[in-house]
Amino acid sequence: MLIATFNINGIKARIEALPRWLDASRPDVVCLQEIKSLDEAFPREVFEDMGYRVETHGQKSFNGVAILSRLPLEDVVRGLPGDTSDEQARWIEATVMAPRPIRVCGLYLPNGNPAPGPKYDYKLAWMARMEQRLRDLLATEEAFVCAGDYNVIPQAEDAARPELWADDALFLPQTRAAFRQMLNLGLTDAFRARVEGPGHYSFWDYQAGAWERNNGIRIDHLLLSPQAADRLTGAGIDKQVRAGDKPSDHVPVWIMLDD
DNA sequence: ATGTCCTTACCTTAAGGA
Repeated sequence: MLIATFNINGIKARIEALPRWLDASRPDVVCLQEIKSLDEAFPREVFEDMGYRVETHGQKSFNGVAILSRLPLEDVVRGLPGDTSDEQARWIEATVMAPRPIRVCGLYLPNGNPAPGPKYDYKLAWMARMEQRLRDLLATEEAFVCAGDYNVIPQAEDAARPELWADDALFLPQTRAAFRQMLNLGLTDAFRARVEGPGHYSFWDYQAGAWERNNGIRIDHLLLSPQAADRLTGAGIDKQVRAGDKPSDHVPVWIMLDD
């Protein structure tokens, strides 16, 4: 089973590039971030006609996440549990009904810039809330994957020019510590379980010729529960998508799991 | 570290977010 995450930076702007990638890669499940659309405005028919079920958790203008799946989805949860006052659409979960079901969480973790400040406080609070959700999921001892835009550069090797990010909310020690704390619950960074070394990125800024200079960062991740990690057979980044027509600033990151 | 892109509100342009 092929599961991917893709921050599309607006469904309207990506209405050609996203189907093009789906046709080429044929993932079974895709977690989308930054759909920037209300649920009722999401062009679900485009993807249903391609054989996908569509579950969205959107909001106007900003944020918004979705899960596309060729397999049936059950028990959809919208919104990260733990704070009913949080109105930002950044989390969606569903169980993919394969022969061995797997819980899939799609997330768009807050950017947090500028740091310090209220936006960074929100990021750290959101990460603490996500950690609690991970603890609850781990307690079920079932297979799950948390796939999305984490807005976290885990290590210096995950940035082409780490010195540029020293004061950025994506790379501050507190950010990286909160991410590490999630891993240390017993989760696996799927990409790093399969690929070692520098030079692997999932985001290149539109500005300052970042793509042409390969000035990228790896911030889109799939974290696996132990039961999911047992089934991991491959992981990769679809870098070539960034060179296509009208690309997102992110590219898809994927894992292959035993069915 | 700003050479861009996306969205909305409201228009032939600007602001906010990333």
